[in-house]
Amino acid sequence: MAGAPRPGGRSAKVRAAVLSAALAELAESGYHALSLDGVARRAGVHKTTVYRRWGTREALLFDAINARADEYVPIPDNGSLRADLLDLTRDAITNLSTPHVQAVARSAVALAPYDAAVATTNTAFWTERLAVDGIVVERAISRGEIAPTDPTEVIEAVIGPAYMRVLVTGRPVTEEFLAATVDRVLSGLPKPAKDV
Amino acid sequence: MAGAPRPGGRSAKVRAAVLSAALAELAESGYHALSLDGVARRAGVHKTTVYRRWGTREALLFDAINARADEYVPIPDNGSLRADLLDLTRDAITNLSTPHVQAVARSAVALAPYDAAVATTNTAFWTERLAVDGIVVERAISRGEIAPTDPTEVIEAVIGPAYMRVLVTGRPVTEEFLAATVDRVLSGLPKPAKDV
DNA sequence: GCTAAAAGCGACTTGATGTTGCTTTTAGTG
DNA sequence: CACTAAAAGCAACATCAAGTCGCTTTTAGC
Repeated sequence: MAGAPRPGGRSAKVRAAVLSAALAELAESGYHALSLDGVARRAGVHKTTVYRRWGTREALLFDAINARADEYVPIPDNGSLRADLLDLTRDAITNLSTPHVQAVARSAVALAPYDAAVATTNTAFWTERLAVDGIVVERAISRGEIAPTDPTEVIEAVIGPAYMRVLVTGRPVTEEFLAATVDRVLSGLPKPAKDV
Repeated sequence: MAGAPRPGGRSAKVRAAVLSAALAELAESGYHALSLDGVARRAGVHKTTVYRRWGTREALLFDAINARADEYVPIPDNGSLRADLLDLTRDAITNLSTPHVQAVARSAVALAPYDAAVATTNTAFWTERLAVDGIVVERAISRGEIAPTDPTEVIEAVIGPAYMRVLVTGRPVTEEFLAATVDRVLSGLPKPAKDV
């Protein structure tokens, strides 16, 4: 019996090739037109390999996405809420504009009601993501820049319109739009009490 | 040769049954799992009928959606921007929470990048929709309630976060959330100059 | 009631999806 | 370095849904 597999061995290479091909195919054709055979061909691998190791589209994509899920998203800390929110939304939209990420996002929107695993993963992702991003709001509160508010809702207020443009309305997201959105949200936030 | 078809004739009945079945199937199974045969069975019709009259999933859904597109969306006019925006977003979300509408919206998100017809229809829909909804903002401006701003962006600011909750994050959209969002946007809008 | 169009029907073709048994390659062990 | 078990390659096969075709039956409009 063979021991633990090597990180750079054939299995690992095949796995990486297939997962990467899966995301590329998803971006090119969309979930509805994704075939395991197509992924196998793109990865330069025989389709039985894909069938035996993953079996279904769902399992394959789940694996492909999770393999990338730990990508590092930096939390800005400029000492100014405006600059932090602007960095945050810009990064989020830049990321969402990537073909791979956008394809995953669109697939998640399409599948969430029909696939419990997708829904669960999605909820978990956003719960964590909104909480982490909310840190910049919490910092602003403890800095005394704004009065206490729900950090999550502030994040939703700044990225919601931009996300909607990219995914739903298809309108262009310009730097001016982001700045205007952030400024509108900022002037809508409660001012801190003068004392303390 | 037969003349113009009757509104209540067999053809019209079959057409209505199929289009309605198409939306129902879309809501139940999602676009990726939609089959013309399934629609035909649900409509109590033979599949050749569907194939001969529509031919493809896309054509069928396009027809089904357009047949409902002229549904009437009332523009509120309460004399107060806050009340108008609240009515508007509440109606939009109530509508989007309908299984049929939500299924269509999710499908549009999934298909837009891969299907030019979907993208075009979608853009046209949103251009019109945002312009029409923007009327409540224009009224508030001419009423002197707020200083001039881009009406479209105000609409996007209020419905963006709610749409994102329904379609993307899956978080619940409560009346309180809508009110908080509208209030945030309102206090972020420029105040009118005192003169005139 | 006559007729052309539309719907129904089942058989058929086709192509994609997924499976199986077997061979070949590769990675890890003694 | 040779041996072995796992993983990948391969081709043939089974399955099944998608879509087509020729024909019959029904129905709407004259």
